[in-house]
Amino acid sequence: MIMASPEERLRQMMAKLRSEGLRITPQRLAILRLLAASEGHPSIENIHERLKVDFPTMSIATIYKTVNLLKELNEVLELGFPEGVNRYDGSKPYPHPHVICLKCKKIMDSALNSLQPLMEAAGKETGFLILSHRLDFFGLCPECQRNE
Amino acid sequence: MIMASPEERLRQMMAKLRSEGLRITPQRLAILRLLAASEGHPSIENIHERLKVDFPTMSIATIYKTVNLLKELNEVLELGFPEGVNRYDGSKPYPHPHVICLKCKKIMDSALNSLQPLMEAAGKETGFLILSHRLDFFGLCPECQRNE
DNA sequence: GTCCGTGCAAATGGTTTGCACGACC
DNA sequence: GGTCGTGCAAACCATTTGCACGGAC
Repeated sequence: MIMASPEERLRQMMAKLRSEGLRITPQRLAILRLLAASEGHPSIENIHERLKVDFPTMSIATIYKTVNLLKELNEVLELGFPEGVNRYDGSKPYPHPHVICLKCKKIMDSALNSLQPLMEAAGKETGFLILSHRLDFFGLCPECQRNE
Repeated sequence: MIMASPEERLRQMMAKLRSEGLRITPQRLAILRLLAASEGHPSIENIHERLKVDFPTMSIATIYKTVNLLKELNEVLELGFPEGVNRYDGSKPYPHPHVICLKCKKIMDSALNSLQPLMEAAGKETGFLILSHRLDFFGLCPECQRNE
């Protein structure tokens, strides 16, 4: 799977919205821009903070609605966490492994892509029709290891 | 990793509680019994339903407290789901892959155990010290495939 | 002009917490 | 008898929803 540039991802997201007959408002465009880069796998709150500079009245509900819209269109990957805050990846909106720092909550992509055989093995073993997956590694990032 | 029998797991859990100076009340014993088998990876609500027969006044808060206690003692594995209800596995309280039916929410263990090399690769690739992991496969179980 | 999107506020729901009574050691 | 566990109810908090106004097309 090729990693698209943020500009490319932004174009793809806008095209998807247009093809669905959905409007591209200034607020939505700003959210798309942030998600197309997805630096640090932002949370809703984080997106809100960063956009309040340019859109002081923007409601957090708008961000929730737009992000959920993109999730349904498969243009953003949601990383949900039951004990905390969900994080989003719009640059690679398909399942892929992540490493997550237990201390500072940093999230990084992993380039491992040897999951295909595991998916097939799990399907064969259990009789399930496997459609998707999620793989997270938890630990300490290099910085937090130093500051232990 | 050897799969312990429910009886064996129950003994291990009770020993752990005792070694921590914690009390084994009738309520706790009943919860331990259910978790030691963990048939179907029960939810808190599910445990509550099943124990209300024998303990009509048992509070759901008690179940939450006991299960969280066991989680901190590493005697139960929590499968948290941001959009729903957490599920628990006391029979194999260490990370292992699961297959999850998107339709009926059935959860089954997978016997795949080739994750060790992936963990090491992810650590080497990202510089993280990997301490734990979680791997879920999502799809349709055999029954739900038939009733599509 | 019509319909969709936004923003505000209230609702939601699984989980957690505070507290007083009761039970285990 | 002192401490820990239980049960009830209230609190929590990220997320969702209802609704009326305003902006996109």
